[in-house]
Amino acid sequence: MRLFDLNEAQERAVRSIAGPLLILAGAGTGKTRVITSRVAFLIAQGFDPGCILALTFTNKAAGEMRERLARMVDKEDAKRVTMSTFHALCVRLLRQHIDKLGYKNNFSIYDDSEQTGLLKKIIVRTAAKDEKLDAQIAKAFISKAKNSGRAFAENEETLVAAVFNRYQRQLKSLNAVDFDDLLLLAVQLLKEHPEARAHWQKKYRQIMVDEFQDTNRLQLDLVSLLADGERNVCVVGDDDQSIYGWRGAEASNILDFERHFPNPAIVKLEQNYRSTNVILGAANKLIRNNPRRHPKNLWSAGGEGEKVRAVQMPDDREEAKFVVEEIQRRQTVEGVPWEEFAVLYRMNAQSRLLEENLRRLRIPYRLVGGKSFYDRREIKDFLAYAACLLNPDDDISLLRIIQATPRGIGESTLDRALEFSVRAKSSLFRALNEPAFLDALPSRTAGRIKDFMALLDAYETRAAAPLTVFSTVMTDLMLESGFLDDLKRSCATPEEALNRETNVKQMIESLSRYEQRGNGGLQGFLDEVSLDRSREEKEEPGAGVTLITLHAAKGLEFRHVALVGLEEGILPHDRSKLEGSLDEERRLFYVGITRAMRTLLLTYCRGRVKFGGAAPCHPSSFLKEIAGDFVEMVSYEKLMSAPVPQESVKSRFAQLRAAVAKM
DNA sequence: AATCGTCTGCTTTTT
DNA sequence: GCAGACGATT
Repeated sequence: MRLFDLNEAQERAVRSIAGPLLILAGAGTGKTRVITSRVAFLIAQGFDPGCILALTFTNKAAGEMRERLARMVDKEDAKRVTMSTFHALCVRLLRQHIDKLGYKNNFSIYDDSEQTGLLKKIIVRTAAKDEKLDAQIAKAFISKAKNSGRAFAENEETLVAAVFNRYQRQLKSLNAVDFDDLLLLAVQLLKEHPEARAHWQKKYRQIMVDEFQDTNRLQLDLVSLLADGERNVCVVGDDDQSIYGWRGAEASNILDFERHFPNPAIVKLEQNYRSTNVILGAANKLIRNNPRRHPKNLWSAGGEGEKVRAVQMPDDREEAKFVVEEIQRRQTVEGVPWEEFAVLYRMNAQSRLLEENLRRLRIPYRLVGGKSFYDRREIKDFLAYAACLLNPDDDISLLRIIQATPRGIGESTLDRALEFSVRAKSSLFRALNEPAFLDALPSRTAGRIKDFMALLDAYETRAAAPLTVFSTVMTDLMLESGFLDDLKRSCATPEEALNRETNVKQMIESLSRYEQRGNGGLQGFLDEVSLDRSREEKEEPGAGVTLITLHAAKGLEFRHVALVGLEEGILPHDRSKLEGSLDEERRLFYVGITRAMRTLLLTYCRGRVKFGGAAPCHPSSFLKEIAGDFVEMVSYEKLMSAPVPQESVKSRFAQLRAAVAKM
């Protein structure tokens, strides 16, 4: 019996359901299909859907998987399978059991900017006059330590180590955790509390992990702890697509899989359903240069295809112009919709010239990445209000909402309150309610604090009441606190005011929808928001040409891909040489190449504007590595002298012939 | 206390 | 070339 229309290797992966399984899934080899089929197979084999756990890195991936599964099995069964990101799973674990670690179950989750803000404060308090420490550096240090399993610094000889320990103590007293803590504390919980461990081990009897090459030490620990019974662990990944080493991902997790889970079944998926053989040939040729990898050779039944073109351009302006015109040409000649084109680059700064050219030719495009809706001031304020209602000890959020609206509580008062709270070892909220503190203030100021505290207290009570409709509570709070009025007042233009107000209303509507959807309450809503910044951001069809970084393009595919700036110093990036991560840069290029379904265009410049001034450029050393039969090198001069339309007519012909040949 | 101006220093950023 | 940070100026 053939299963769900799978190839032989895919089917072997799906049918292997006892003990550890390593699926090495090259780019475009139908990895998601295998995972979802395997879940369906497990259910068909009698496994309770509730005992199946599938872990991903992004909410998008989890969502896609859920959708596909819903089409394959009974809807109710599909709903009972846990498909979640690592972080979301950890939140679930911790909301239930974090009290065992000395936090309260209503803990706040701090995002990047709140984390940085807190660190800045701690650095100011900790550093001596002549000492300097950048909050970003401290953050990186702390994140690295946590991701390798260290919850504190053993000795405080360096400033950054002292800051680390203070930061961690401070978070705990704020009843708050950062992103890394979610993993760290979940692991700690399972390690130190056998009854909690037993509970979760019993719940999840079949565990699958997507993008395993991107897991870090903590994520591996988490999986090991959860699976440490029946050891039914299936990991899927591609060591050649490991591009997040700089964020703590350990490619060794997949390379040395058998060390962590002895005697695994191993399945390699090498048949690619995405690209032409020319594109795969170039990709294979490139990646062979990496040491230490599971050897793989991607192939496709989809024919040879057009050669990869590598084009030299005089400078970055010409490059952007050429790439955009090339897209327009193909769109016109072949009638390919805009959304089947993508331009990939190493760093966001490279998007500017491309955007300019696309706008010039009135070509629709979407820029992936950039600042999020959730980074807007008014949205952060709104979320801080919500966080305060649930966790009054969250000083950072409380400070934020006190300062969001001028209410006669100034900086010096807050400084004194903070100082008081530190001495009394209590939270800011408690200090502001403390008669011993209030009595020492001018009566006007004390009165204002009392008023605000009374307001908050009333709303906290409302929020804690059973059957509360949080969207109503928040609407009232936004009005009564004066937040909305002040938001309008503080805007420079009426348009801006309207815009910001609309944003807040959108949040309230979104909360209201969330409440109608389920019973996660305000806490659940906040969790979802902090763990999924792209939620509700619909991918509207007809959005146009995609501009995207190589990192963000992983997991996506486009019919026609242009990869720009293939120069030494950009790809590979200069910094990678210092850090010894040339292999990772090569993988990044590999990821870029394998996004292309039909055509791939590579460009590099002889010179470009760098940091304001002109700088000479040299072709990326990776270009030499793929040079050969798959790649056609085109010089700018040749391009200008040979009329382009001829070329396109010829390739159109070749395509038609290939299409006919297939039929 | 706020705002303007100059100095600096440059990736990638799933959660 | 441009954003973000910090410091001097009103």
